[in-house]
Amino acid sequence: MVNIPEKPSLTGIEEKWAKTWQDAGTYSFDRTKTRNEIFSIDTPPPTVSGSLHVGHVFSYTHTDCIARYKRMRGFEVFYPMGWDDNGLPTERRVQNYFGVRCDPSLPYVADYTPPAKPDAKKQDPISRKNFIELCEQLTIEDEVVFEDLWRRMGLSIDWAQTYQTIDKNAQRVSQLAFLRNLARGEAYQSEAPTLWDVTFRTAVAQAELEDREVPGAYHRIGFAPTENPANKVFIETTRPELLAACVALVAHPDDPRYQPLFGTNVITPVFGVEVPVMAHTLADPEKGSGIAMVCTFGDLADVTWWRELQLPTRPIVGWDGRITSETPPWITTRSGKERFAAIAGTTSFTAKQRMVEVLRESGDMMGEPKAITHPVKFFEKGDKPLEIVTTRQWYIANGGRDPQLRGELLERGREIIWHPPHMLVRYENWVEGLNGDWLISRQRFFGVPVPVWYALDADGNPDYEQVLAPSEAELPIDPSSDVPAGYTEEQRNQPGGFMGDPDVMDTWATSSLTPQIAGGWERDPDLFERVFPMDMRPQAHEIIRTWLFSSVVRADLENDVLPWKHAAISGWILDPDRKKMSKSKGNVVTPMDMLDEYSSDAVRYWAASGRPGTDTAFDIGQMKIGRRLAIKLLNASKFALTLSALSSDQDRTSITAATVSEPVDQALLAKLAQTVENATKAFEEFNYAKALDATEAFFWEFTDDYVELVKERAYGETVGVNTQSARATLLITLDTVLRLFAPFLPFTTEETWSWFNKESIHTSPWPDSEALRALSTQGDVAVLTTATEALRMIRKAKSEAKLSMRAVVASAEFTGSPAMIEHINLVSTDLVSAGSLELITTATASEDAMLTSQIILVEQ
RNA sequence: GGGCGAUUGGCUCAGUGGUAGAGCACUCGCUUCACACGCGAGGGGUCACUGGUUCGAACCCAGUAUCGCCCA
Repeated sequence: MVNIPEKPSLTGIEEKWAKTWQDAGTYSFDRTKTRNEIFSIDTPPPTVSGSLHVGHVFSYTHTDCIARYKRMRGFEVFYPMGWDDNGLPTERRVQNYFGVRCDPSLPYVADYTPPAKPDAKKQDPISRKNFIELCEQLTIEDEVVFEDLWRRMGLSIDWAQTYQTIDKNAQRVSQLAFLRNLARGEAYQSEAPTLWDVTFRTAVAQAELEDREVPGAYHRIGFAPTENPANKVFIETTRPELLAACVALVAHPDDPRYQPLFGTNVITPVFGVEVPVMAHTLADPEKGSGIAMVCTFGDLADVTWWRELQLPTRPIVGWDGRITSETPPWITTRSGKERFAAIAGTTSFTAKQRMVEVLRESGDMMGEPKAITHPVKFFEKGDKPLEIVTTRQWYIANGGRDPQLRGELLERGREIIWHPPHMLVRYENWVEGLNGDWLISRQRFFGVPVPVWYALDADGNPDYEQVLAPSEAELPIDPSSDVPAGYTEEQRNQPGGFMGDPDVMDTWATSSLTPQIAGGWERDPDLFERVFPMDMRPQAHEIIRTWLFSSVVRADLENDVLPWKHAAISGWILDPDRKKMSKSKGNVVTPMDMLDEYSSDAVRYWAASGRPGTDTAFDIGQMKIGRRLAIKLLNASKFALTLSALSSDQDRTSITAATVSEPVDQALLAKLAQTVENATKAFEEFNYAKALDATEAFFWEFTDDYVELVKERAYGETVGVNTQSARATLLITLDTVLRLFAPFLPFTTEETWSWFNKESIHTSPWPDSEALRALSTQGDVAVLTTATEALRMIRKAKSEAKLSMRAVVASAEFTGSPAMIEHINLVSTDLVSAGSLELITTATASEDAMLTSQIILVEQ
């Protein structure tokens, strides 16, 4: 039964269909299907504490288009949604939003109320438990906002399949995977120099680093050799405040200037500590004076020298980024002790200024500091340069120290099918450049706790060799409130008792397990077997080194497989100046406003026209085109359905090759079959943009040319076989085109589909090109091409004469190759109606002739 | 400094060896019975640059420049 509205419109269709889909369970996952009937997606959990951004709309639309295509291909699509609410962004948002800060030493306060007016300068200190409660409260609010957007955009997610990276299951999976790593020796603790953010007071992993060019200055400082004190050796350093942490001088082994000094000792100025002069190839003869001061620790080169030259550890910077307040034992001279007092307890910034004064006074600094700019390591979320401090941390093996594992992970990377393929190179570059294992412990509050305790000795000091791990059945645990087996709460932090590990794990240590979390690993084995390894991981390219790589590591270590077959990498949204869009630049557009203004399908159209992996400009123009396309689809559907319904005995099942009798109709269906093949091939390569382009090109030709050609025949003053042929072709074409567009324009296609179908278009099968070819008989696409060309000539003549397209043409003569003339003859009746021709004649020219025409309009 | 990608009409982009394309914008028309939220027609590009391969290059190769991203 056909039921067409009088005036089709996009207004209100999002609310209407979003509700229908939810009520009908259109996208709900049927877990009785087996692995090869299922297409599973490892959806990126958005950071809920971040703002909603057009970039979200962009990349999630890409995934949804593929999900919808796969669903129509008959796959049961496992398309869950996660929320990344774990970690530092949430902590910071909670601090600002409520005006609080976490102080783990405070006791829990029941019914705590945050300040009425949050004041960033006077944050209310609260316990860890209170803090985490506020985190949970705020993330739930954030998640509601995200879910509203996703529904409004028409993402075909099964909303029964959601998870949070901080929920109990995620904590359990994260801790369980850690304990398994621990049991296999892949997780270990190590006391080592660690990159340390002094603002957040936490260790930072290699993946979270970035280099920034900052101003600095070389200070030229003289060291007196013990054997020849008058002949000073000058080093140039940007960190004079670390002079007290100096453990050696180092120069390149081939540097003739310093070769005589290797193996001798020098005395540090001011502090009078004797240190060796050593040779190492990492010293750059071109840099400064060619000889460097090694401190524990100024930068990563210091760490290398310290390790490889087996130098002593003499740290002077504490976890708070300040110089230690007690005079270090290796400073033994009286003047050294006095001068250390000048910098004790100060920040490195102040210490640097004071050290420069001291060095000037003592005459150990030559000349003025020489200003330079140089790259310095920062935590990507931090504002102060990283320090390197020696701390005990947890690591997971990731190939950074094990060539065999590294080779294995590189091989895993090559097994992934990358879209686009060149993204593999980023993975390889990253893995090849790893210089250490994955540091996973963080000195933060809102995260998944490291699930271990340590035994305390008789003096109350932790014995880190005695790791007390919970059983798997106990998980998830929080070592700060749970008690290890064999102990009681009274023994916490007591001599002979235990202490909980105070740290949480890196957020990537949890998000690297999203396939396991969403897939029910060790929770729902039946589900896990049906969805894991997953088919597809959609994500952005800048987190290949973090999320993608760490996921490969976890699945490799735990499951000995790749976590997914395909990695679909999306690009960025750029603003019109071709810069990455960001909030600080003030060029962010609110997604919901966009959806309101242009409609969801229009915005999806814009998103889907951005090729996989390609950065795309934010372009309102594309949304306008998308809106126009959606409206055109409504009207074309109304037209095609109205006409086909005139043949009340005709429906899609009764149409056969015999019904489609006219050559131009057959040509259209042949072209449609080609379009289906092209769109299918593009989708199989995850190239939704190409699939959309193919469909759209066909659709506009269909409405602009084909429909105009056959309109009169389809209306059918006298209904004959040729009328039936046109009506059948319109119906078949509409039916097919709607399904081709369905992954991109889910609302509009569902709306028009509902006019003549009971079931949802989104659970209907993807078009079958073979069936279309059968209907088209031996349809020759060239017939349509020639007919279109002839129609354009007629239109052009009228347009140049500034006449209406309905104007009568006295005569039209077409000349062309024999094949073309044959085509014209086949469609001459349609051409006469479409062009209002009074007379049509043809003349045959040579084989390679182009089509030409002589069109005589009626004299006025 | 290394890697990857991009560079095609005013704008956003297709186009992997054979006559340069689409949409928007622009110009000129058209009350046409699906659609004025529309329809038709038109103007506009030495395909970043320099060399090379080829009968033939936007496309393949080498180099240069500019932009972006990732990494040092």
